[in-house]
Amino acid sequence: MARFTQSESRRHQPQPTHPAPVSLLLQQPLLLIPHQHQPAHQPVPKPMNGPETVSMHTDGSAMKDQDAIKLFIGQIPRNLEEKDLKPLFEQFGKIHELSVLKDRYTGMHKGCAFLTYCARESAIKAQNALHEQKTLPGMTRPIQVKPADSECRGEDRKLFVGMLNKQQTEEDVYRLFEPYGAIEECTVLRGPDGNSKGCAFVKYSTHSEAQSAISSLHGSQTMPGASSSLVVKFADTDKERTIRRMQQMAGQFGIFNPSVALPTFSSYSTYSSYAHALMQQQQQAVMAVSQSGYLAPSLSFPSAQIHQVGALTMNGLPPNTLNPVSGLSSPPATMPSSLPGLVTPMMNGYTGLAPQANGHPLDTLYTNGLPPYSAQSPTAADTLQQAFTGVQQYTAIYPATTLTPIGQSLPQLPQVIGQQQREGEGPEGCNLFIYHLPQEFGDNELMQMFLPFGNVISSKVFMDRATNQSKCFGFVSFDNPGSAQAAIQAMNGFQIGMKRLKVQLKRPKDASRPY
DNA sequence: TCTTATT
Repeated sequence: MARFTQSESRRHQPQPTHPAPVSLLLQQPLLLIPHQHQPAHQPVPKPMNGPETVSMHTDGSAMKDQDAIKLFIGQIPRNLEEKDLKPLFEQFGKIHELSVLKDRYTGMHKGCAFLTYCARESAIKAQNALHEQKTLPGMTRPIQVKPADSECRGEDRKLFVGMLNKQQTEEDVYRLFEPYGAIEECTVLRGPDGNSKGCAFVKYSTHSEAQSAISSLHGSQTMPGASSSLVVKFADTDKERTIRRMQQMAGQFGIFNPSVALPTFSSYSTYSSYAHALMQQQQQAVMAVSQSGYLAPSLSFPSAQIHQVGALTMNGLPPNTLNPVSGLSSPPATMPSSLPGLVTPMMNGYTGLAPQANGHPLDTLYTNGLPPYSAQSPTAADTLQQAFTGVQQYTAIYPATTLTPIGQSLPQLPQVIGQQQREGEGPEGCNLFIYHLPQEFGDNELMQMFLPFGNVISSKVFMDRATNQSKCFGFVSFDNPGSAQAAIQAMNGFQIGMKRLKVQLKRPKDASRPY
């Protein structure tokens, strides 16, 4: 097979005396897949299906081994579809199913696929032969062929290794970690130029091996040229990564730090990457709307784009005045379009459900009236992200610190229930004190940031009377203690630029003014 | 100093 000339040759190379490419060392890379000792029944060959379109069942769905392994295939050029990939993988055995991952709404090729062979053995062969062994045309990294996450989640045995020296290779890291257990995967992180970023991932076959490596290696030595001693810890989970990215973005774009954000915002590069980041974060929402025909998908760059994205974000936020719990569950009939491209339908999208008093508040947010693209019950990270986008939109729309009252330019935005504007009006346990707010935050920004956690009945940033500047602290009141707790949980310590928010219950009045 | 993706 012409495509495989390179991997053919490497496949038949003798094993190196010294562990060179790590993937070659992994003699039994699939060791950890639980093996069910059931006799592998021979698949009965069936005639091939017609032309493959989305995913293929070449042998009929029932005809795979009980212990078959689903493989994740990564680094696939986006122009290759199932039918193009099939020949590459067929040489290792009959394919039970092969499906390229596509974005749910845009149909966009995600550059990866799932592959299940009829026979477990085929998967092992394919992984040994292909994983990291060949780079598909147009890709900068070699193809990935390994068990899908669904087969065996490895989060609890995967380590992040930091403070390596940039000259250290996979092999060096492998040797360092080898004494503590069987290493399944070992990757040094590299930038686009191929230079090491001074950190790595090491996946052991068990949690206890990983733990043992941490105990023995963390802080044990300082690599030449490294600024501090070796870091060995469990790698971030997906959720942690999401949060980290949001924080990085906040820092990078200086969203919460006007002295950085405002001067650079007008520069093309910052502006464009900011828009890009927003796009990424909001892509689903944008696409969901545009596909349903409410918004033409043309986003003319640059100014219209950022405004549209901002507008959509705005709509995507939970209008907490429509809270079923408080008996106001009907969505608004109209959404005034004061911005070009602003559309109504997203409004029905989110209906803020107040956290239940008994369960886990964050898990019960937004479980009602959800748009199809966020059907699962969101997690704390989702809620955090929600809060984050709520903050972002203001900087997108009002980059010049104008602090235009949101109700004036976007009249249908979430309104404060009961029209109370005084701070500390909620019942005890419902009022929050927030410190380390960004200087440019006003009442509305504050409210927006806390809306995802429940019904905000008031939000107040304290201003210095003399200078009319924010004192960087304020109060938010919810209509129930569960929301307040959820907000503390998610937002206390939330990093904004160089500062972390302090979010705690407001002291009761009598406690603050004892007499 | 936390990857390029995981239905």
